[in-house]
Amino acid sequence: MARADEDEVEAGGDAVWRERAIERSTRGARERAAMRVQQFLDAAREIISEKDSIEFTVQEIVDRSKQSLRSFYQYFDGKHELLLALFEEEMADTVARIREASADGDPLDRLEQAVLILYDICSPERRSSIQPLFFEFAQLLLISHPDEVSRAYTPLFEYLVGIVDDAAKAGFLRPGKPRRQAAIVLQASTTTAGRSGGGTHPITGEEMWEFCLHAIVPDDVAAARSKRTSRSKST
Amino acid sequence: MARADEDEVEAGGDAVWRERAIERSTRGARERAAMRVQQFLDAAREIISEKDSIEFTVQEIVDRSKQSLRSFYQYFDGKHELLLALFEEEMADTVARIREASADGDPLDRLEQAVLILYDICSPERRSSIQPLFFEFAQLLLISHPDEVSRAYTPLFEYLVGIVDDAAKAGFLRPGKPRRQAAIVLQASTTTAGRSGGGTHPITGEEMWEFCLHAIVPDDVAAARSKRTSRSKST
DNA sequence: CGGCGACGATAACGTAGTTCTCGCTCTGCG
DNA sequence: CGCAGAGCGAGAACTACGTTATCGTCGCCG
Repeated sequence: MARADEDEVEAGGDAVWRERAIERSTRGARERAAMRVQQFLDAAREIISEKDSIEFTVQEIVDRSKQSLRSFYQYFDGKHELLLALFEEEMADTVARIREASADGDPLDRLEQAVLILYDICSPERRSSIQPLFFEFAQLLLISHPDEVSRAYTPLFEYLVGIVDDAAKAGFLRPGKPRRQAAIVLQASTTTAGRSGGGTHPITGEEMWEFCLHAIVPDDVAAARSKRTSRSKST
Repeated sequence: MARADEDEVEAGGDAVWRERAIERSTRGARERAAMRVQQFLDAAREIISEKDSIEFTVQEIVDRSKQSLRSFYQYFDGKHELLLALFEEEMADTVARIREASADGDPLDRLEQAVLILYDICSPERRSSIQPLFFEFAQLLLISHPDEVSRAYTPLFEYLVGIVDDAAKAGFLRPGKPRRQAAIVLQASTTTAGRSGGGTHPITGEEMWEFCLHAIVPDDVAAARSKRTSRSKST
């Protein structure tokens, strides 16, 4: 985390020690700065958790973090940057969580876990996760800052690509481009649910997974899988 | 459109003429009110078209419509109600458009047209339609006013259910509940695209359709369809 | 120890949504 | 035809929020 921009050295090697000197002289400040940024982020997370809403004000963040507006705008270009930072943190956590949950099993098992978790996180109703609405609010950011959000999705996307690649290598998939298939599964899994008309209850994660499964694997593979679920879930 | 609430008559039949009398006496005012509302809506649509953005102010609407703020808040509970009204109008247009485009062909052809149009409308990039961003902004409304938006989706949903029902009757679909399948196809088709990481270009409507197709129909049906596309598109 | 950069508190500004006030007009009705 | 009252137009005012600027202070480094 510290010393992240040392590689900006371009020409002379003498720039190295100069950078290092500057680095050492400003290390304390940088650490303090990082701590302050983190305090802002933590305060924001707390408030979002408490209100179960992202409709907070910058002022609330500032009050909670025992800092000042001045500092806030010194570290963030504005509210949207704070949100983006939160979203990236949350994305890292999410990827880690999915990694963990989808560690074992064949590629389709792993993909299933990923889809279930993702869809669950994006559902407005579910409260299984602690911060359920970062993805919900990602929809907002996606409109105002599409590029940044897309970039933030990259690690998750690449992880899914890895799984789908494995599935393709194992011959589970219909012929096609794995990256495209991963992209479309990701897209489908991260839709805020609860769309369709009145009486219908929202689509569940399991339904979404069934949908994606059949979309990307041939019938015989899917049939073999669903038959297997009757028995235990060994290796 | 006029005389929509006559059916509130409950007890005596004599309420009919009274209602009718009141109706006639207030018809003029009601027509004027309807016209004013429509002027607001038209102005909003114009401005949204021009700016290609839904970031307009109430004041702009008022100026354009040659009316006053006072009137605006007399007819709408706030900006969100205007947006909701616009969205419902747009939804009606969209359903009509999809109805037209998906009139002919077997149920899967019709569903394909519906998905392509829907996905196209929801894509931020496409400019094929005149008002491309009502669905984009529906995502926003979906978070702040989920119930109303869900209700607004109902006619579209029911139309899709009709198509999917036909497909089920024709034996094209995997066994399952048509309403659920329609709901999930709708949900997938109305996601704002452009999610996945950096270099990847967004999912196209055709890709989305292929995805949905395989998700709901068995392989042999899909194979028969894709073979058929080589030839012409007769009945 | 002196300067300097960072920080905290707070006021101020711009914008947007919403409400209020006032005066006029136009409709409905006797 | 004339009156009463509701509805409406114009615009100011109010509120909330994001953002920026000012100024005094404190701590660190030389």
